[in-house]
This record gives sequence, structure tokens and C-alpha cells, in this order.
Amino acid sequence: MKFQAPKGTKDVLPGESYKWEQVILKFKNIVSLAGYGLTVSPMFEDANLFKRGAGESSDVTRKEMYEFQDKGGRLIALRPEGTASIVRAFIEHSLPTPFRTWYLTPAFRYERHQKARYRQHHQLGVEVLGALSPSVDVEVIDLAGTFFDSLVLKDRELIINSMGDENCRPQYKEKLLKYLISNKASLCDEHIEHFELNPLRVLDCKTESCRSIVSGAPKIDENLCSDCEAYYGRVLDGLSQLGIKARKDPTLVRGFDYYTRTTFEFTSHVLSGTQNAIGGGGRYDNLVESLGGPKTPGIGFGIGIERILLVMSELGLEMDEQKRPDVFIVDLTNGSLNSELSHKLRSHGISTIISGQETSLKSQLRMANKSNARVCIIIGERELKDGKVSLKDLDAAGDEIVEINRVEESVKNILKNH
RNA sequence: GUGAUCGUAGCUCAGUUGGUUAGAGCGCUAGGUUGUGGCCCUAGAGGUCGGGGGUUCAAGUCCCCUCGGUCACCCCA
Repeated sequence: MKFQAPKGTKDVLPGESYKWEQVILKFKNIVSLAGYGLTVSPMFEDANLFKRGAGESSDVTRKEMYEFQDKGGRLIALRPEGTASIVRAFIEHSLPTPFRTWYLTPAFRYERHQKARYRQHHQLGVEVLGALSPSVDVEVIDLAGTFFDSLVLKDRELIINSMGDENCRPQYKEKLLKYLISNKASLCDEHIEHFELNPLRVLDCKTESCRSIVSGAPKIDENLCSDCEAYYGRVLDGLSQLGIKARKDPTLVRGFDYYTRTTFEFTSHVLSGTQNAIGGGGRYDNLVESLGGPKTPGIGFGIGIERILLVMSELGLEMDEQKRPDVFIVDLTNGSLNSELSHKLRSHGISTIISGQETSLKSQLRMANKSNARVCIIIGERELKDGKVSLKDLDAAGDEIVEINRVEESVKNILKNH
């Protein structure tokens, strides 16, 4: 076997991809109802866009980016997350606000893969730019929840937090830093080195040592300025009015530095401990400005397609089955009727598969059977002489001879009886 | 980046303390008399035992390296 998919990637083949189609279509339908339009942007960008977007302390940009120089000497990176590109496009085209959009994108992260973790995974997401109101935060979270509901994915928890803004976060950071310095000796190896880069990241650390320190650390939601506190309260109220349960977690710090105020994550207990997130997002009111655009608030989320499919399969939640083909055409004459018939049937919305083989009747019928089609049309010399073909209901025995110009009608009759 | 574990046909796996031409089930292909699928029967194709090196008279079986899969840590979807 000479070539294989690169380490940490996989092919999604038709036997599996029909589930993807359903997931994507459901997502699209839900966000379209809220006025979100699709954005398709390049999968690679100037590497600095992601670095400045996600931030220098983010692991994703610090050590997991697929970076390379192109032939023109430009430093390029494969997209590790969806938001930065949307914001870049928003700025580049000076789009009118509010800008509501959704996307479907692969995301690349150079890391060792394991369960529910790939070097290329796929995210569905939305972003809203230029709208600052708790109702937008509530809408965005509600859309994600509605999407999960549409998949009957009930095994999930919504975790929420507020990261504050430029008024209160620096003060909190300072306070936290002081606390951490006084407890520095007990931090884990990683954070004893890096905690000054972004002390907030320590809150998220899963090691025993850091966690015991964090439990005594000042809580961010108790150190919000009055604006942020009021905003957070209104978001929580809005959610509860919709009956959306959210668990407040002041240690929820997401992987990107750009978040302000509302951050949230959807988790499923089906996934193992620390990689239980099936989606997450938050507000980023300074990101547009920091990437060179006008001061514009923003909020969005991303949902991992592989993760939700994994959760669904572990929960035994089935997607709709693949549709059976309506017709399979067996051709014993190698003539042109095959093409004409299949073209005509398809133009009437009847799905039609041709055998594509010039082999024996038995062989082609075996194929027809395997295709799981409802009806088989056999084009044979004997019937053709009289302008007829043979028609079989593959769920029954026997067959009938029908005139070629009445095939469509006869096929529809058989399809109806089901 | 760290640690563990595995790697035999398309798939799931057998392969005795290292010993003759490497097996099974499923799948695939073709047949089972002249043009009728599913069930059944028969036959066939398909493997340099992940790759490279070493030990040995002899290696799928032992050792080393490497690539890949799986899982955990870190971090994330």
C-alpha cells in the first residue's frame, strides 16, 4: 500500500458521509431561519492572522499550527479555527453590520490524534459581527441548542462563564497573577513556566496541583465590572426564559485569547474526561479592532462534526437511513436505450442507477440486488424488438413486460405500493 | 511534545516452545446448461505476514530502528 491518508486524517466515504449531509443540512436550515448566510473563505491565510486572532498564549497557534512558506515566500497557515477568517473577510469587505453568517470548514491542528481528535476535523459555526446585546448571545446559544435538539442529542451540558472586558479583565488578571505568584511553587510543570503569559489559562488546567490552587483563586465572575456583571445577568436570564439550562463555571477559559464577556461550551459525558467538548464559543468584542478593523463587537461558536457524530453513535442515536435507489437498469443489448431511459427517469425525479457492466444477466441482477433498488428494468433483445422492456419489483418475485414509453408510469406504480 | 499498546488477504481474526508451498469466516469475481437477483452449492482471484536492518542452519514468530493504527496526558471540536 503505497499511499495513505496523512497521519491523523481520515476519509469519510459514502457509507458514512450521508450522515454528514444530514447534520449539515439540519444546521443550515436552523441558522437560515435566523438570517445567517453562508460564508466560504480560504482554508489557508496569512499565519499571523491566526496568531494575532487566537493570541500568543493559545496552544493552538503556539504549537499546533500547520505553517509553511509558499513559493512566494509568504508565511501561510492552514486554518486552525473558523473565526479569524470570518473576521478578516468582514474587515476586508467593509461589510455592513450586523453581519450574521455561518460556515462549514475543515480545521487543522498538528497534534497527536486519539479518540475524537484529528489533525483535520470539521466545524460548523456561526458568527455575528456588529451586534452587542444579551439577546444576541442568547440567540447564538439557542441556535446551537436547537441544532443539538434537531439531532435528538440530549446528552449534553451547557457551561457558561463571563470573561469580563477591557475594564475589569486586566484588574482581575492582575489579582489572579498575584495570587498565582504567591502559590507559584505548587503549580504544575507547564504553568510554572508559562503562567505569566496568560494567567487565565491556569484556571483551565486539569492537573491536580493546579486545580487545588485554582479552587482558592479569585473567581472571575465575582470580579466583573458593573457593566459586565449586568450583561452576564441578562444573558443568564434570557437563557432561563427559553428554558435553556446552563451551569456557571468561573474556571471555563476557552483556548483562544480573544474572548470577552460571554463564553460557553457544550459538553457530552459520553466523551472521555478532558476532551468532552462538542462545541463552544463566545463573545469577542475586541477582536475586529485588534485585527485592524473598526471597533466591532462579535460573537460566535463552532461545533465539531466528528465529535457530535461520535457522541450520537455512542448513544445509539441513528440518523435517517440512506435512501434506496428507485430503479436499477440492467442492459443486455449494449445499446443506447440504457442512457435514454436513465436520463428520462432521473429528469422525473426517479433515482436511477445503471449497471455499467456488459456482463451476464445473472451478474447484473446480482448487482441490482446489492444496489438495494426498488425496481429493476431489464433491457433485453426479445422485448426490445417489440418496443418493450422487462420490469421487476425487486422486493417480490416475477416480472412484467411493459412498453418503453410507459416505463415511467409502471415504475411509479411499483414505488407507490410501498 | 510525553507515555502505553498494537500492525498477518478488502474486513474480522487463527497461526502450536522460531521449523516444510501462510489459513478461516465474511466480502469480491465467475459458474450451477439456452435471458432472471436474494437462499444454497462449486470454483477463482487476492498477502514480499507495515517497511528496513540484525540474531539464527531456519523468523509471521526473537532484538533494534522506522512508518502507521489505537488509547491516555497536554490542549482542543
